[in-house]
Amino acid sequence: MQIKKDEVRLKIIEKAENEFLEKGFLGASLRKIVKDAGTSIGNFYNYFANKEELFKSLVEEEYINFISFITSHEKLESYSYLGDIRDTTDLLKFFPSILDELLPNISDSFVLLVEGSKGTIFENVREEIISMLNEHIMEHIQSDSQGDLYSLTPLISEQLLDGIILILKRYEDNEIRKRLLTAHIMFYFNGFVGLMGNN
Amino acid sequence: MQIKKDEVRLKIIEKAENEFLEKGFLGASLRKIVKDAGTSIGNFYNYFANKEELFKSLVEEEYINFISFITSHEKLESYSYLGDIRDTTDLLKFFPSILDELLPNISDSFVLLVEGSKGTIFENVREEIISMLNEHIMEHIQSDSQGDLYSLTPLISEQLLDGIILILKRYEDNEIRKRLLTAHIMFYFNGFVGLMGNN
Amino acid sequence: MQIKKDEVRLKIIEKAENEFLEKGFLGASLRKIVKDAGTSIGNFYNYFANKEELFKSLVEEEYINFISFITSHEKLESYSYLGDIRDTTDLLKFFPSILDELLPNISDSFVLLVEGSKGTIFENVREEIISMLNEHIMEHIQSDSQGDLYSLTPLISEQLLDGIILILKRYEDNEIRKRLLTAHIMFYFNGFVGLMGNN
Amino acid sequence: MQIKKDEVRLKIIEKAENEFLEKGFLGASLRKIVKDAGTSIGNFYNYFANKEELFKSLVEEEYINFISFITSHEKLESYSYLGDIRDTTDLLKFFPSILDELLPNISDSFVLLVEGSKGTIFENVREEIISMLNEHIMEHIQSDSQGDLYSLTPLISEQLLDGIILILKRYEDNEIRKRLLTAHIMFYFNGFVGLMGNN
DNA sequence: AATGAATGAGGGTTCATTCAT
DNA sequence: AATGAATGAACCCTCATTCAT
Repeated sequence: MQIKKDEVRLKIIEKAENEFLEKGFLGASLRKIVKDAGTSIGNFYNYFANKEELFKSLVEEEYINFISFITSHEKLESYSYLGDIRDTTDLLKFFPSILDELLPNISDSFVLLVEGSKGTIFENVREEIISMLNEHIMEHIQSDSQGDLYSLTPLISEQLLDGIILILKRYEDNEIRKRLLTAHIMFYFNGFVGLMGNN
Repeated sequence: MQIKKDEVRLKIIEKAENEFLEKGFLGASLRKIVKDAGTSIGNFYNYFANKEELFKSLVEEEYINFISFITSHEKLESYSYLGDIRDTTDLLKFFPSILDELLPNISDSFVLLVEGSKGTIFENVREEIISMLNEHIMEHIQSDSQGDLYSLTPLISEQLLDGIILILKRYEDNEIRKRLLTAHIMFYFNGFVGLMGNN
Repeated sequence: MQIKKDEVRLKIIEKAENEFLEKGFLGASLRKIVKDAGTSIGNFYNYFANKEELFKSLVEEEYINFISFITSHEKLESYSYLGDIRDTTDLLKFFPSILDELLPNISDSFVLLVEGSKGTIFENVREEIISMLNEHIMEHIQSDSQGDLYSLTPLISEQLLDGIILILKRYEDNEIRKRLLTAHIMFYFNGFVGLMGNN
Repeated sequence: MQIKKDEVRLKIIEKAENEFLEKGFLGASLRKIVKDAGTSIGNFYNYFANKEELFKSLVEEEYINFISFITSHEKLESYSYLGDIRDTTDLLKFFPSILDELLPNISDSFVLLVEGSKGTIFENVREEIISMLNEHIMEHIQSDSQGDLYSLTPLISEQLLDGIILILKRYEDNEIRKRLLTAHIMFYFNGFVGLMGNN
């Protein structure tokens, strides 16, 4: 809204992201943030109600986007052809299209949301995402009913998420991200298929 | 007198592990730990020189064991038949034997060592382990020289480690751990082979 | 606002000087200082980075002035007629002129610098001053080469300094200080000449 | 009494002297003392009631000896020939005899008594000694009634004491101490005479 | 909009001392 | 005689937050 007008606010947000990413919400120092942003501790409270509101402003939009993305795809995927695919070649075409949609909405602060939110109202987001992923995966292996896979899926979900976080953390460029995320998901799909075959 | 002493010491260690796992070394509160352990802040310093020594006592043995395990297997693996195997069936026999050896040495505080050591002398352990894993993996794919795999291996190494951590975090039973760790590694192996085939 | 700020800062400095003089740097209690100054421990850190910075702010200027005074007089004195004087009457005219120059730069916190700086970066200042004095004195007795005097000069230097400190501690008025310092130095000169004669 | 029998007590006293000399009574750490003495904090309290009693045991005998020495010489000196002497040669013979008597009673812990007793019941000893010295000196210059000398004598007394302390601190050997103390006192006598002549 | 003074709680740590064994 | 576990206060310092200007 006041995108260009309010330089101070943006500067604070920018520096806050660094600090939050580095130390997490609880470990981050407001003093350091405002100092890095070139303003004063007093002035900070003209822009944000408190530390948590600052965190929210970094993460909330991301959160909403992500949730809405997930819910909008829930039905879609349930009858998608994903369940029937065992040919990885098709998947390689499918995932990029999803990532194209997801990537603009998924950014650095997604990392924050998942990894640095302890101590805020978002501290359960990580678990929520994982259990959502879990449900999705469960649907696709329901028919196979192989006991071991069931116990693995929670771990796979968590790792799937961690991998996404990892890529976002280590690479900034969107093209690279897309390529790596695709590979990452493929990687999981292959491993998945392998496990099913070997069991 | 000895008995009483050990009781308190163990109680402190027990509660410290929880606190460190939950908040990390820097975030952990000594006052909370001693309170949970049912003793006083002053008494804490009769048992441990300082916060970091407490952390060390939780983690140091683990660290030494892990390092010595790795170094003792470095040469072994280099000429192992691992590099030639593309048949996952053989691997399923190979990994458990390694895990049998590794598991007794790898315990809960390995999680601490890798995830909660920021602010201590161990804060680089995570990176060290990853780069060690990296080197191992690199050796096995050297011949294939597929550009994309090279850029992936750092991520795979990191994820491989994170997965191990995850399993240790989520499951306490050693049998379950072994089974899941095997599956986990197989999972990565499959994904790996899949990627090589698809590239 | 500026006014209020300076008030508190000055109040802290004032009370700090008392506390530091009484207990030394290490023995001084920040809590007592801020309490005496009528403010809070938290607020203290809005004015000074830490305990040592507070000490520095009391003492640093003094230190710089003293050092620059010494170095600017080093060459001057080397060819001065001081070495040839054995008549105390002339000296009585010489010293006041030096003291006139020195006194404005030497104040209460010189005492702090020399006596209360243990535990700070200034803790060697006392020794430095003594060895400087030592060198000066040595120059003037070089020709006499009387063994006993050599072993005495370190003590004399130390006492010379202690006497200066003493006068500064016991008397506040600049005129009195000047008179006493002159007498003090004369006293040492006489004792010195006496020793040379008696040896 | 139990001079040889109780090694622990002596060890504690020995190490305590170092610590007290270095840090003063308040700054000294009981923990460090007992550790240096090779015993335990608990055992310390089997030998001494508390920190101050330890200090007392180091210093009390010294104090008593010194006081009794002073009082026993008070009358002696009042009619001594000291008051009439202006010839330093005679003094050089007089002082050693006094020092012979004083030195065996005056030792390292005299330094402690004067310089490190802040926080104990002895913290006024320094001032007491100075004022005693002051009275002695005053008697000898009474007749001269030169205003300036009166204002100087407190300083001279203080410096006289500081010089003694200094010599005791810097030199351990008794012969050297005696020689230096003689010179020191002579030094002051000369300076004194000089001041009287010049005023 | 901006400053930074002020607060009070909590951080890790050291202290002298007491007490049960 | 000896140990060291236990206590609680005090140490310096950092924190997020409030408020007057």
